[in-house]
Amino acid sequence: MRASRFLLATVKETPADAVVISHQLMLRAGMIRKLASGLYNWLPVGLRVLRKVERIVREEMDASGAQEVLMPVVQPMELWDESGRAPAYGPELLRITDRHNNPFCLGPTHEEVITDLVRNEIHSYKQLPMNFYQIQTKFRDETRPRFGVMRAREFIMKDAYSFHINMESLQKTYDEMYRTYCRIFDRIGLDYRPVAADTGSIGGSGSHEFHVLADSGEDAIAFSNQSDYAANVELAEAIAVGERAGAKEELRLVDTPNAKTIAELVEQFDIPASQTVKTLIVAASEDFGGGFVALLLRGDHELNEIKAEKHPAIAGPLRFATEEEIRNLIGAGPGSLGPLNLPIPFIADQAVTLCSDFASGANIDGKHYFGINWERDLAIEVTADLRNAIEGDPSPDGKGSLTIRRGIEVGHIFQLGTKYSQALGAKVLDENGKAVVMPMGCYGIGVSRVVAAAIEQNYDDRGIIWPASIAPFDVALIPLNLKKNPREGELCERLYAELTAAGFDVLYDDREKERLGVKLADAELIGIPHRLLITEKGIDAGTLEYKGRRDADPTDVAITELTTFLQSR
RNA sequence: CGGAGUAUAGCUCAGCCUGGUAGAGCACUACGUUCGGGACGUAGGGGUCGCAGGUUCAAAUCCUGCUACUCCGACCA
Repeated sequence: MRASRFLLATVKETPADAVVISHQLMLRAGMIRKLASGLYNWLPVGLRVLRKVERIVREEMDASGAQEVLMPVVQPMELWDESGRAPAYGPELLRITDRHNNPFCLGPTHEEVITDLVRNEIHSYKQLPMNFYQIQTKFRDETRPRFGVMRAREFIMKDAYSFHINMESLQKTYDEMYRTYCRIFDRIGLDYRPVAADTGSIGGSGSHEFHVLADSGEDAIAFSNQSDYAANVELAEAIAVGERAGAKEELRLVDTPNAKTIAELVEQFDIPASQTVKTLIVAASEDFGGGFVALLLRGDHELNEIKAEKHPAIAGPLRFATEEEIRNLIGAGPGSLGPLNLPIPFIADQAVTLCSDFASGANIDGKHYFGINWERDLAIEVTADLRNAIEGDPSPDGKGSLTIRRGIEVGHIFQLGTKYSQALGAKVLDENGKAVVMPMGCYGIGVSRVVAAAIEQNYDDRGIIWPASIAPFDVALIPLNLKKNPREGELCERLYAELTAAGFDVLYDDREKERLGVKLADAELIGIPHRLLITEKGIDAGTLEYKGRRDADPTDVAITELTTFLQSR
């Protein structure tokens, strides 16, 4: 590609509304431009990267035996009524009507469509298993799009759906997809981890997420320091260890007029946060008789809302009581709640049951109890794992302790089971001629998100540093001064042809109006892995100047050796 | 959806408090000089000041409403 005929839309200034580095650099490098909130144009530089990611995904999916299909973005609501998923998806599902006033939606995912296709096309167990995938545009009307293409409303996803005669077959394909995902992210060159995950709204049993490790990630992941254990913090079991210490203090009621939060209590009364207990009031489930239930957590722990929602006594979706409801129920405000003399039932996080001599609200405004002890002062009712695992917790597999790191979710694989095939009646005949509902798996990769995630992991103060496999160009070919030194142009033309013939994607910066500094800065900003600088001096010496994107200093390479030199890199 | 903020040239922003001819830097066009790390000079082009009302002799500026966008929280590839 000649730079003079290519939209190299680089900008010097960091755009004002970009917060994360990948968003800033994608805008600065001229990869994307915003059209509206969560909607982006992909410019030539960006699209080149996107296509390279797609190619790797496609090659590995094909190699795994999956078959590529392409389904429409627009889907009839009829199918969503049939699966019963429309209400659960809510306003994130963008609904539209056609000119005949028939309801459609923009597909946020394609379980319904593929299941409909398969129920019409596959009738025998002999055809199974089959795995179909597509790389296609998805639309989710996110409440808060952010971070550029990292969380856009319209995005590119690779989604795959497998169909099976039984669970063993599903497990086999699931394992194959797990390995395929590892190969894909290895080839792209990302530092990633597969982690055990919650199955979320799609439903089903087994599930792993693939996370690219980056401080800007929106997910927290717990790793064991002594085993392979890795799980999303949403899912990671929080283990309480140790014995409860004996009571040393007397129970006493203390005036705490200015302590409405754990932080204030800790500061004003010099109590460690781990010896305080906070009390959250949430709606109870219908099965539990409705009303409200209190959740007890150690002051230094955080409620895990997913775990809470799964508890049979707690209503899902989780709903916190309003301040007014709390007052009516307890007669005190949210800053003064505690388990002692609490008129509603409570569920104590496991760690809370190990506390002794702890402080908590007295259910009287402006007062706390200090020196509370279980058994002596009140009985433990129900206990559960309600909190997020934190750094230093024992690993749930019993080996080592947990460290917490941030991750960007770029892939997710699920064993769906028969959730959709059952709802849509996707069955085949087995060897006994009996109709069997097909268990399904589904496997997603956020292709456009991978592009952003790769940047989050690979950049410096000059710009992007692409992994070689997905760089928009392999080589930047830069003459020092085309106008003054025509010999540089002649050599560039020759090398451009030679390298292109050897299979390299070359950006030949033949712009006459730009000075050297601009060209070097552009090549670095858009992250081209290899840079060649052609000078008159070098031509006389039979060399050119090479610099890898991560190199500190350039090295001279013989012009005649260039292709072999680059091939060895 | 709750809270906060922003909206002036393609981009980054000043001007608004205290109403009176719409500005800078970058980018763009032309010419000249320069050119091994985002050059310099001269001359240009480019704005219904987000939209709609109101107050006023006069509104980018004050008031009201709306819209869009961004950020912080609950959801997901």
